[in-house]
Formats: sequence, structure tokens, C-alpha cells
Amino acid sequence: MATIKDIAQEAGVSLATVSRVINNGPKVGDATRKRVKQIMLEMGYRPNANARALVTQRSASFGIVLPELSDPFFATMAHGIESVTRKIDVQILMSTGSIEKATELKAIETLLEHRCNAMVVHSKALDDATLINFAKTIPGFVLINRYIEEIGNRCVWLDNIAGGQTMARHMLNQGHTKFVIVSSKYQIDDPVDRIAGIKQELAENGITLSPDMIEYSTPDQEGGEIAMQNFLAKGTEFTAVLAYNDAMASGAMTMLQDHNIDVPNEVSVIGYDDVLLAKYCRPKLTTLRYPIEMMAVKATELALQYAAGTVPEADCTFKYAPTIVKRESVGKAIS
Amino acid sequence: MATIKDIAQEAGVSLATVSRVINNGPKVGDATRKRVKQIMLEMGYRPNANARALVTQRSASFGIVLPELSDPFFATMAHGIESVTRKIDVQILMSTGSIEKATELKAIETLLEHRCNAMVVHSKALDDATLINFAKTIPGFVLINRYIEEIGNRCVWLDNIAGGQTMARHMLNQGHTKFVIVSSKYQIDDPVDRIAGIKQELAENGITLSPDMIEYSTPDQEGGEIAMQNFLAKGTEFTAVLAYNDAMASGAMTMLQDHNIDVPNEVSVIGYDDVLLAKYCRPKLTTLRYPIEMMAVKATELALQYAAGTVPEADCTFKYAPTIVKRESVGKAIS
DNA sequence: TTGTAGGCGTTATCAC
DNA sequence: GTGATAACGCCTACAA
Repeated sequence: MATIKDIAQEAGVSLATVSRVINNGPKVGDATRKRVKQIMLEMGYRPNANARALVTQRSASFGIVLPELSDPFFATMAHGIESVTRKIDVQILMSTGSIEKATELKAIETLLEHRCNAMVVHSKALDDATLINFAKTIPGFVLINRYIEEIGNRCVWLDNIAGGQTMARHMLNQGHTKFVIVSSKYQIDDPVDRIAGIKQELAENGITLSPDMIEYSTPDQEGGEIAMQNFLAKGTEFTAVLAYNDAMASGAMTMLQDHNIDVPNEVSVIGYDDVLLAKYCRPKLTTLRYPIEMMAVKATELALQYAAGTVPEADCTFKYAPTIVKRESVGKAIS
Repeated sequence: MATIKDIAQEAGVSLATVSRVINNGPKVGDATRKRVKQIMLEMGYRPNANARALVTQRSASFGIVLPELSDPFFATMAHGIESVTRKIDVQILMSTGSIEKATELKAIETLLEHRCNAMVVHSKALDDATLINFAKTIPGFVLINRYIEEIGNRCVWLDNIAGGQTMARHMLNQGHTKFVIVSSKYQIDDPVDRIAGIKQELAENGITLSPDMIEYSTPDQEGGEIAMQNFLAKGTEFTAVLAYNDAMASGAMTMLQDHNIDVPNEVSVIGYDDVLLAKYCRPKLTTLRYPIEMMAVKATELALQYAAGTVPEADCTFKYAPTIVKRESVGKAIS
């Protein structure tokens, strides 16, 4: 592959001149510039990103670490990130850390080896201290979907407590009083916070939730089915189910329907996330919109800013609140 | 950030020795090795991937170019790729080229600038010649979802003609005779081939499809709705609809249901791809399984092999055929 | 406006 | 076993 040297030789100029042409440097004669460009084209010259990153001390790639791509939620997140990096001609270097401490750590370190100075990371397993430490040494380090007070200005996150409250309130407004929660068995912050929010809102309305009104399962369609099956088997009485996410909500609905329980006429179901399937399942799912794409965009811009040394206003915060999307799975409580 | 030089100084050895330790080189004293490792740990040393790539002449990252991530189909593809690169500690460098010639080209070139020597690319807009040329200069260049004869051993693709035949045959077997196709308005190979396959199969059964039995629209839920709306508006008679993909099928079903036409009792619908939503929509979608994840894995392994110089058997081919997944959206034709 | 030279962090080829 | 030292391809003062 042709190098800058080859071009220089062919054009009869020095390396420096070619370099200037490549980088649209200021002081190059018009004729020279044109000729060099021509030759670069002919020889199919392609700058070596590695060499450039080495000397420049900064990579042209933007790091992202997320659990996995097959989940539409994360795919959407990646899409948000990509939508901004694309505009500024920056490549995405992707690392996956499947919600495991070791993998997440490794994911970040790999990005570091590539000298990414801007990255948005989704980490649930790593402890605060580790993350804080990274934030202090990596200029453009930004966390998404997590809040750590000490580095609050580098966190783009969703208020899950508010989310839980909103879900509960919506059901309350429809007259529901018998609640059941279909939650995730992975006890990261998210499910914990959401349940806290729900309980809080219910408590304010004089309702307490006994532990057996919560079933924990894998946060997917199947998990939702199983959780609902358990409630049904236990003979639990309820008219409102609050799910950890849309997939679980969908699974719960399926199971309900299999038992000839009508949604939303007999039982109401609400999801969380508002991913694609919420629109596709029948009845269409009423859910909370997790503005993940918007948040991803914000996080990316933030990371880029920090990396560029542009520090945002002092202790600004990037907290988002989920909003309700009313579709068809929630109805008035049967009186 | 600490460099190999810092380590050497601190440990009182030469650069060469440190380098050997890092790469588990052969001739290093046990004591020295241990001491150096200790110091690397203490100083938080991290090899510089760029420097390494520069001198080594090969990148530790695997390139992938795809249209976009928000589409679950491509997210699944990316997931397949990631599942193999993860095992061998290789990072993914992602480029998006939104089915446009210029963008696709740029996506590949960027990867090249990073000196990726293995990549799997999904390109629909670039012409054969360009792709063939890349295949000849890039060791580990592999195409996915596209077949070009000249570089057939670097193509991992799905037989869409067979797919079309399979769809049609399945409907035929249920006794259907009145067909309608909901296709994509983007005239890349895929829809064209599928329609060809369908027509072929129908022809063998004495059925010809007039052009107005095909509606073209955007290949998503909304496009499916619009296409179906058009058929309904035209008063077209049919009992079987063959969709370009699951999203369109789902849209068509929704529109049918909105008009109180029962699926599958009055009209049968079949999709293509078998993405997540096929399981979520109601009735559950009968569709063709596009083994994209498996194919992505294959493509990745292939790219890695080629990049390593291991040439697979001479003119091997990597053609996949979609298989039918029977769910609930197809029924016997009403007699 | 153009050229020279030093260095970015590694690996690899020699010597010792 | 270990240590110099020359690349790798590029950028960037500093000279000319």
C-alpha cells in the first residue's frame, strides 16, 4: 500500500509537502497541491490511521462498550451513537462486556489500548470506584444508563424511580388496586429502582405490596411468560401487571391470553422501554418510553466535548425521565 | 500513559526485554520476567494498539460494514460477528454505509485506513467490479448477503430465489391460488430474486401473476400497511399475501385486521426473515427463517481464515437456503 | 512555499 | 538471556 513517501517521490516533493496536502495544511502552492492530489489518487493512497494515531496521540475512533447487540434496546443505543459519529467521520470501535465485571473491565481496557479518548460505556457490573477512576484518567469518558454522584457530569441516565412511579400512577388512575410486578432476576440498579418507585407511589395511595406480588425472572419474553405462569399457579389476584420491560410484558400477555384472560378488559399490562415490539404485539403495549436513542446521542456529544477539552457547564446533570406511551394494553379496572 | 520505555527504565532492563515479556517471547529469565510483569502492573501499562499495528502491519481489529444498527436484522448479524471476534480478542471496527454507493465505499475505505485485514461487508449499492477489486487487494475480504460469481468463495449468501419458491409452495400446499405480493420499493437484488422465485413456482403450477398483484413500498411496518391498503382500495382479490419481510407482513396483517379480515381464516400471510417480531405479533407470523446469525458467524470465520492465509478448499461455496417456520398466520385456502 | 529531521510506541534483527 | 538499533507511516517544529 502506497505511503506518503511513495507519493512524495513520485511527485518530486518532500514528505512534509505531501503531509500538508493531505491535512489541508496552509502553506502549499496551488499547483503543487493539485499535482500531489492527482498522484495520490492514481496511486490509491490511503492514510494509515494507525501511524496517524500514534504520532497524533489520539485515535480517530470512538469507543463504545455495551452488553450485546442482539438486544434491540442496545442496538438502538448503538444507532444513536453512530448517528453522531458518522457526521464527523469517526469510526466506532466496539467492545462487548456482557454485564460481567471481568468482561466489562476488559472491554474498557481494550478501548484504552487503542487510545480512544472518547467513549461511552454502559457498565452495570463494575463498581463505582473503578469507573470513577477511569473517568479521571480518560478525557472523554461518559457513562450511559448509570449515575454515580462523584462523576455526575459524565453520566447520562434515566430516572428509574420516577419511571416506577409513573407506571404505578397510570394504573392507579385507571382505578387499579391489585398490583403485581414482573421483574428481572438480575439485581442491577434498574429493577431495584423501578420497584422502589412503584412501591413509593403505591404507598402514597395506601397500598402496600407484599413480596409474593413480585416474580423475578429473565428479562425477556420467556421470563415474562414464566413469571405470569407463577402468578397464575399461585392463584394470585390482580388486575394490573407492571413489567420490567416490554419483552417481559409481552410474555406476560401471551400467558394471560393462553389462559383466556382478556387484556386489557380483565387485566391491564404495562411495559417499559418502548422498543419495537411494543408496537407489534397485540394488543399494542402501553409502556414507558425510554429515550435511549436521544440519550445515546447526548452521551456521545458529551464524550466528544470532554475529549476536546470543552468542559460543559460546571455541575450540569443529564437525567432523563421516561414518559408514558398509551396504547391498548391498559384499561379501566373492573369494578 | 506509561510506555514500554518507562517500564524498561523502571525495571532496569532494555526495551527488547520488556517487549519479549509482553509478547511471551521465548528467551527471558524467569526472575526478569516476573519483575517486569510486576512493574507493568504497578505502572498500569497498556500496550499501544496503534504502535503495534503500525510496526506489525496488521490491525487487531475486525472490520464490519452494514447499513445500520437499528434494524434488528443487522443487529443480529453484528451479534453473530461479535460472537466469534470476542473469543479471539479482536475488536470490532464498525462502519455504516446506508445502502448508498458513496457511503458504502467510504465505509470500506475507512476500514482500510485502519488497515483491517479482515472484514465482512454488507454492500448492496456498490457494483460488482468495485467489490471484486477490493476482494483482490484485501486478504480477508468477505461479502455477506451478496453473491458475485468471480469471488464466489468470498460470498456468504442466501438463495432468495429458493426462498421465493418456498414461500409460494407453502401457500400452494394450503390450496391458495390467489396471490398478492407486498414487496420492497428498493430494487436491490433481494426483492427481485424473491419475486422471481415466487413467479417461477407459481408458473409451474399454472398461475401467472399480473403486475398489479404486486405493491412496492418501504420495507417496514408502515410500508406493509400502505401496500395492503392499496390492494384493498383497488379491490384486489386474494387469499394469500407474500411479504418481503416480517415487518411488512406485520403491517399488512394489521391493515387486514383493521378491515375486519381475519388472518389466517380469510387471508393467509407469510413473512421473511424470522426476526423477533414474528414471534411477538398476533397471530404469530409464519415466515421464512433467514439464518443471518449463522451466516454472519460463517462469514467472520471465513474472513479470519483468508486473512491468516489459510485458503479454504478451492471453489467452495457458502450458499444458504431459508427454511419455513410455521406459526399461525397461514391457513388453508377458503374453498 | 518547501524541505529536514526528530519522534510517536512497538516489534524484530542483529550482535554480545 | 539480554541489549542496541532500525524500521513502521506519519506529523510538526524549525530551517531554508
